[in-house]
Formats: sequence, structure tokens, C-alpha cells
Amino acid sequence: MSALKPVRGTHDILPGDMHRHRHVEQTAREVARRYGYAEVSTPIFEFTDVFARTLGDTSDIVTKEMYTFEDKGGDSLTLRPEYTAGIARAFISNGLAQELPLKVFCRGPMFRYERPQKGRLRQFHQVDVELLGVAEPLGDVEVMALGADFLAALGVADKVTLELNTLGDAESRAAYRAKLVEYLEGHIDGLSEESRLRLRRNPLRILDSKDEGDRAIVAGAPLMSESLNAASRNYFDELGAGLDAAAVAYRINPRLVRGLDYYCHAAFEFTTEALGAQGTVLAGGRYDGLIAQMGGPPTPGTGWAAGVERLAMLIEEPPPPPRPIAIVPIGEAMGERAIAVAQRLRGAGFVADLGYSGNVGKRLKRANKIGARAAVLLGEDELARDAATVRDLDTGDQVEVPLSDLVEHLARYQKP
RNA sequence: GUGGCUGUAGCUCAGUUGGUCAGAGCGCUUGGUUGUGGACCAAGAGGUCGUGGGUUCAAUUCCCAUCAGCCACCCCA
Repeated sequence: MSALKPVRGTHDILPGDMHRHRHVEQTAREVARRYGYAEVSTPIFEFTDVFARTLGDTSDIVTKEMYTFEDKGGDSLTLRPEYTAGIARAFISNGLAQELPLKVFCRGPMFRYERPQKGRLRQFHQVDVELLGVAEPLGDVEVMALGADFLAALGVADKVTLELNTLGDAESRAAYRAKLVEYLEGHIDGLSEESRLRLRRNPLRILDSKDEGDRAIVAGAPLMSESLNAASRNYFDELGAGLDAAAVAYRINPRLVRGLDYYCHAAFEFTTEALGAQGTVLAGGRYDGLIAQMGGPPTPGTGWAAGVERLAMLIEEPPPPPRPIAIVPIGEAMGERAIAVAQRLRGAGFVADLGYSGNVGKRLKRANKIGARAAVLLGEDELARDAATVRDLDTGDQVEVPLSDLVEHLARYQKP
């Protein structure tokens, strides 16, 4: 075991895993494209304020999980812990209020100083979808439908459930918060120590506590739905009707809440039982107040993020990449000829692999190991006839093919 | 951040109630003659038994610390 280890909570993504990651990201990109979402990318770090001012000072992400550092110019920067704040910043920086509604897809690494566990890393990846400028519930329906389609395209639809709740608008939420706190204070003796702390900072979180005592108390707590004002009530009804119309199945979970302060109305999560405690695979909601709070023009927004590593663990092995054609020179003198042929095949769109050393046996062995579909053997004999021997590595059959016909001949093994 | 479990070759794992106990399978390398892979056979390389201390005549095996992974809490994707 080497002394050289990766930083805690980070890991190298080697070809096997990378294949799964790419499949997750590529599927998200493709489904998002069908919904008219254009891919964008924002920097991996931002001024610390971008996150500190928007995520809320009660969230754990800001209070203890950010990778914050001072750069050589003395600015406080933070490695992004999530994507939405960066998108909102980019929206303001680039004056994109002129282009509403704005639909974007993005992906990339996120950084959170958490205690690592399976499915919970310090550097992890998300795919993310944001819809800005649409205040109607149909906007939420669109992003949720996109999420559901994405998960279905990954083949995990039967492993996940969409849970949905409403946080109401600011007025409803404040009213509910007051009622909830009043109720919980009446049962404060039965609350866990942790929940007593949350009572002041983030009482909604107590709703999804896993502590048995808390759960018993929460079971009798007032419901958000009872505190919704007419507008919020109406919003949620329309959202449900829209999801029905889009044929997106969901389950209402009145205890579903959010750790981040900027959410309102729709809050949703696709969860699975298959990943233990890290069961949330895709989650999001509406954040109408965020952009105004950052100093931009008041702009509604909704969207979600999904964990690439978690999804990569959940999916079946994705279809393998195209099998290469191995180029096998026979004898020292054939090296240059081999690279010329390889270049020609690559230029024609083939995956061509050259091993660069060893005798014929070794090179064929390598061809076999990398899963090559066929081998192109180039020796003195073939050279004399301006030809190559093509060996089918699955059947073992081989034929001599004039170099001029090589591309055409190999097309049966791999469509260029 | 809290509590618990684990840590032996690249991988998956045996093993030692402290003294030929450093092992297996897979993988890797080489060979089984000339320009032919996959199967098979043979040989070989590779580990200071996570790291650092301590106890002991002696520790990979016991104790402590530390690091890492995993599980639950917490948090969330």
C-alpha cells in the first residue's frame, strides 16, 4: 500500500468508473437538450459572498462545509458547494435578464467538507438544470418531468420515488414556522438535544428528524398545508395538476423540507432505498427570491441537481464503447507502416490501437486484452503485395486485404 | 462534528490464542523455439501485514494514538 493517498473524501475515477460517470452525464445532457436546455459552465470557485449570502447562515453547508480560502490578492474565495448560486451570479453578471426564460444545463465537481461515506464525498459531481424567469407552476412541472425522464433514460425509474412538498410563499412559510415553533415549544421536553438547537435556527428541519422521540412529536405537529395562503394553495394545486397532465408520478411528503433558505413553493426529491442513508439522488425546488437577494432583478427560478456518483452506483453497466481495431506490425521495419495505417484508419473514424512494442504474440495478446474486434497485421509478405492481413479476433478467421480496400473491409467490424 | 466496525500482495480474501505465518485465487511478467491472441501447463516478480509509539527475550498478532474506508446520526446530491 502506497504512502501516497488521495485527500480524504476524494478519489480517482479510473476508466471503468469514468465510463459510468460519462454515461450519467451524457444522458442528462441529452435529455436536457430535448427540453431546450443549453449547456453552460461557470467557474469552480466564486467570491465567498456568492455562497455565504445566498445559502443562508443557518445552513450547514455555509456554516461548516465550505472550502474557503484567501487567494494571493487577498480575496476570499470558495470552491462551489452547489451550482445554483453560481448560475444566479452568472445570470446577473451577464445581464441575462434580457433573455428570459432562460433554460440551462450544467455539470461539474462540487466541494463540501463533510465526513465521507459511500455516496458522500468531499469532491463529488452533479448534473444540474435551472429554469429562470418562469413563475408559473408549469415551470416546476417541466424541470421535474425532465428529471423523471433523465432517471428513466438511465433505467432507474423503478428504483426511485418522487417526493413532493410545498414550502409556500414567504408569508405562508412565516405563518407556518410560527405555528410549528409554538407547537414544538409545547413539547420541548420530548425533543432530542439536536432538535432543541434546531428549534431556534431551522425549525422546519425537525420535521425530517430520524430521532424516535422527535418523530412521535412531529406526527402530531401542524401541517404546512394548513398554513398556506390562497395563492400558495392555488400554486400547489396547479403544480399537482400539471404533474398529472405530464404523467409524472409523485407522492406528497408533508415532512420534506430544504436545508437551503432560498427555496419556496415546490420542494422535491427523487429518492431510492438502494443507497442506504444517502438515498437522495436528485433534488431541487423553486427559489424565486434568490436572484433579487443577490442584487439582481427580481427573477423567479426553479431547478434541480443530481449526484453523479450516486447515480453511477445505481445504474446497470452502460453499453460498452466501440471495440478498437488493433494494428500489428510484424518486424522492426514495419513500425512506420503501422503508424501510417493507424492514422489512416483514425482519419476514417475508426478506433485504432497500436501497442508499440513486442513481437506478434505479445501484440495480439494486448489486442485481445483491450477487446479489439479485429487485428490488422502488417509484415514483409503483405508489404510486397501492398496488402494487410486482417484477423477477426472473435472467430480467428483471417484474410488478406489490399490496403486500398482496408477501410471498406473493416467497416463490417466498426462503423466509422 | 458524534458513536460504532474495519484496515494482510494491483484486486478479492485466508491466517497467526505473540516465536519457520507472510499465504491462496485472480491479475501481472517470462517460457512452452521461426510472423498469430483467447484455453492449458510451468516458472517468476510483487507485501517493512495502514502509519507511529508502547508492552515483551520476541508483535503482523496485545495496548495506545493517528490516518483512511465503511455503517448509523448529522447533512445532503
